[in-house]
Amino acid sequence: MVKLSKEITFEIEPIPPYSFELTIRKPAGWPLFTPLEIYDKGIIWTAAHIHGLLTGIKLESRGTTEQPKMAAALFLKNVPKQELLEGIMRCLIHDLAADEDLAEFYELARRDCILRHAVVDLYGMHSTSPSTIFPDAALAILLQMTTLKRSNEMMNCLIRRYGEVADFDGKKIPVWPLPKRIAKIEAPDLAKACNLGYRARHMANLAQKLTSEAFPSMEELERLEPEEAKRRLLELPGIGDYSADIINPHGGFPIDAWSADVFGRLFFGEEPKDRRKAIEGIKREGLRRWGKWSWMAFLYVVQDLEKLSMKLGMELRLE
DNA sequence: GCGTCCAGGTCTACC
DNA sequence: GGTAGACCTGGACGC
Repeated sequence: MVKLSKEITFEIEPIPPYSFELTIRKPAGWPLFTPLEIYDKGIIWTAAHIHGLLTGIKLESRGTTEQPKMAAALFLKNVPKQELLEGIMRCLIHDLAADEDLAEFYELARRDCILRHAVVDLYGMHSTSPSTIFPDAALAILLQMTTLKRSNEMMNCLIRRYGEVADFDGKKIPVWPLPKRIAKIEAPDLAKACNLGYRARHMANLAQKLTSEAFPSMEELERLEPEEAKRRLLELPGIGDYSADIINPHGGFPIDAWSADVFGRLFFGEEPKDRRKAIEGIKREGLRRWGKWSWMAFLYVVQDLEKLSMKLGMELRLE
């Protein structure tokens, strides 16, 4: 447990449209920074490592989708130097996608027969992202070759057992462990502790690679060309095409066996007979159709399956 | 009960 | 360069 008693408050004014509720709490239940964060009556308490410091984060909307404004409070162990503090604030604003302009995507979406419905249903929803590579990479590994139920069990175990707990503002939030913590654990011990199976080897190797070598940070990956960022991500153990598309800060079109059903129906009118074999073709069609906005399109579709099913007259589901 | 199959991919050996 | 097979584990399914 790490007591974070130093509080710094500031205000964030996102680029409109920005829906606080849809962005912070995705309809499909995707968390902001950790699956164990707390959301209650329009306020979220979450935590993450930002610029190497465990940071408690409290956010509350003070505006509307058209005139968005957020009250933000950071909780830290000690008050950092001004330069570092400003870096943490900038990073949080970027992670919350408050600096993201949706205008170009919405222009494309309104001319697209699938997306035009989703952008109405989810007006003002943005794509948030973590500041570090490990949480998304670890999640991607835990999603491989198993059920969603077991993925969640493995993820919660990893966080509760090896992650720190941020204690601030009367809340206790467990966060993703740092790779340097996981790198010290032998793969068989990791497998036994959290029932990771063969994924433990990937997890241990991933943590070691991220700590022992000068691997680019998320910020540095974002400065690279999208293809180059993906090429670097594919160097990570246990990270293949699908996982790299989840992690890539430039976005990708991460089609797995389940989303192949959804996008197969949307693009070609039917679910593929062989999901794995169909992935490549579905991915190609998504990238052709939506280009650099493929990730945003993917996000809007998977977050809007229920309403899209009704509007398009087809059953779309992810499980 | 018990055996078999397969799941929100990736890696490796083999051709 | 392409591809089959292995990989932990546990729930679903058929018998």
